[in-house]
Amino acid sequence: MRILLPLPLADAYDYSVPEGLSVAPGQFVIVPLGKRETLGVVWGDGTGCIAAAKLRDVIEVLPALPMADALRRFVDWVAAYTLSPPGAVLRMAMSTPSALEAPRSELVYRPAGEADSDTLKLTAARRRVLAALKDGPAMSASELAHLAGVGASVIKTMASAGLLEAIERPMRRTFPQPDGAREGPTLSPEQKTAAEGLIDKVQAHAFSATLLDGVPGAGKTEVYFEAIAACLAAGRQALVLLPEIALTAQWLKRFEDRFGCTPAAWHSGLTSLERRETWRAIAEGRIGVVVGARSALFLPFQNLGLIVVDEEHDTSFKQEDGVCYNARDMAVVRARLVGAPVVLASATPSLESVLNVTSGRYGALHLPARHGGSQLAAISAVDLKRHAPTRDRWLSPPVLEAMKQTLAAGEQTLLFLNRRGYAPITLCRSCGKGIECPQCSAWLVEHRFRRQLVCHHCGYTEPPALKCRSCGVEDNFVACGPGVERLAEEAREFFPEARVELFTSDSLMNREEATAAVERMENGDIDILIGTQMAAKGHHFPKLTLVAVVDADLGLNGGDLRAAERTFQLLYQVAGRAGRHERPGRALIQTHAPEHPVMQALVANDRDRFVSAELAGRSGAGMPPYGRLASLIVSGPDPAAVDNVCAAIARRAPHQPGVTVLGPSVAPMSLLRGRHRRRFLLKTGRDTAVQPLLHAWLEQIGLPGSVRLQIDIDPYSFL
DNA sequence: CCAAAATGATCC
DNA sequence: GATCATTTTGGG
Repeated sequence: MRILLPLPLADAYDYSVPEGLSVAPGQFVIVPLGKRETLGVVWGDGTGCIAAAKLRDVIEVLPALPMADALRRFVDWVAAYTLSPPGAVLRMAMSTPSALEAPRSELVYRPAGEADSDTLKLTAARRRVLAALKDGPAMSASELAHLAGVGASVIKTMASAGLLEAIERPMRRTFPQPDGAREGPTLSPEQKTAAEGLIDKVQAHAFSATLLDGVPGAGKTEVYFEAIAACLAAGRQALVLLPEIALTAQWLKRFEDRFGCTPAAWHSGLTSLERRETWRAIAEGRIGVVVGARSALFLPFQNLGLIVVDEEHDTSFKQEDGVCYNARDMAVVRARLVGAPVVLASATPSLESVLNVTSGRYGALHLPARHGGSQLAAISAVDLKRHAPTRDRWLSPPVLEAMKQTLAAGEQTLLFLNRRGYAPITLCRSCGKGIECPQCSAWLVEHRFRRQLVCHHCGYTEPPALKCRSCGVEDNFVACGPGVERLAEEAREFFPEARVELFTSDSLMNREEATAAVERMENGDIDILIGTQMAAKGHHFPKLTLVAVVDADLGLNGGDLRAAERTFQLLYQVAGRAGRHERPGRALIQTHAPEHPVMQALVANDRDRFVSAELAGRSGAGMPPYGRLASLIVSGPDPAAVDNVCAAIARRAPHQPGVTVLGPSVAPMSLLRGRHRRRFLLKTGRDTAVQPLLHAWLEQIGLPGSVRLQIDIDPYSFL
């Protein structure tokens, strides 16, 4: 039998099956590997490539439900597409090995049928116990004692007297079932039409991909909730993928309002017990709806009937390390393999999805209006060249004036700045040098509240410097540029009477603290909220009427292919936070380049024109979504060894029409976690199969142990 | 000269 | 990913 192990091996291994053991594809097994034993999955029949005498026996078949055929094909597909070892992909689908062990069991009690109740003394307490069990499921001693209001000893004596029968049952956490039949909110006519479109797809029980496109606040969530309700009604499971930071208490509350309970959540914050119980319940089909971050895509659904990818444009769906994959694209693949519809929802769809709609590969549903009649925020640009803030301040006079008015009206302001910490660079006044991370080519960022210097790329921290490392002069540092902490300082200085709070994705803030801050904001206990993109995603604040983007140009520099697209998506989303309910909102965007197409499109509220212009540019340059990219990153601690490998790769670079190889060049982050990095970029036409090309190219490249070659198909970040 | 530490090959 | 054999390094 061919067994795939969750290890980064080139392929699956053959094992023999001992007499008396029956093994079927998909089953989880334990096999020997060298000196140890490992978990694996039966992948198919043996290949016969290895001499029968060399094969070792499968040790044990685990009692867990086998991995579904569709999931195994998905693992193979992802491995082939991303050029990763299949075992490395399997590892993502086996993230919770403890869920495969036999579940612990408990004793539960039910009335013993043959007991002669006349001859036995039935006290009031005993009667209550029997009443509690009447027509209901068997219960554990503690449950039963609690429900009947008796002591645990009563249950014990009844069991030994033959009044109750004890049965052993695997311990299972029960998950509340979302109820799709509950009355939903009243939908607008547009929402209703879109919802019916999705319900049709769900009921068709076949693969389809649909882009659900609507302005912020148009009610996309309510629309796909109807699709989930239809999926539940059909007895199938639904998966909702959200960017990790968009899985907020507010989202869960909306779900609960619609379905009567919160869905099962899958994210990095679960305890191992929660992971194990959730994983099992999904595999056994006891969970109807799962909401999770990208890793939820590899969960063992028994009966998947719908996948929703909300905020489909969000870059956090792209995994950049290990197996590089885009969960949005792979969600489409998983849906296809399992024969289910997938819904991609966004107010600012990615250009990839827009093109897929134009070319007819995806269907599209549009939600034009803002639900509830409120208007989209009026967006205006503030030209920083004309309205410069004072020295070492970052808020321009027009923004300060707007904040003043908002405060006077008793409404709330969000200052958006995608920069954590106090200041992005700390310089020595004497020699002019900045403080750098020892393992990355990046500045250390001062976090004043934590009293630390932090590298945002590798997590390295050190105490605030006293002496300059270059010139040795003491205590002569100057913070350069704004971070959210510094902005908070400035806001407090201008508005000493206002209640100012920070909202960032810092480790300083855990989930509960973030939820509490959101509640204070909802209750109007905060006047000015200062935040990174964490504040912009997944929240709606009724009294928020002013959004000011402090540095709109931040994402535009750096020569990234998607810089304009991403900046547009982010700013559009941030601006959409203002004035969602009955109050009109406005958004002010501070920029040095008000003439930039991104700013023009935002001010004119003309998303479609921006998208067409951006698409035209990409088409002309043969870039995605019209062309394909693959990035190769060669990295290692020794720059000379890295350059050697690069030379070998360059020598074998493919030469064929329609294929361009750029590089090697020093990667934008030339040093990351102590590794020097070089990059190649492979650019091809839309219909070139990149994988065979890369395979043939890189097959014979020998890598010294310390040098790593990472392949990223469809790269997003160009770091 | 030895021993710890880094590197590389192999696992079916 | 883990293990074991082999090579490198560095300290005396």
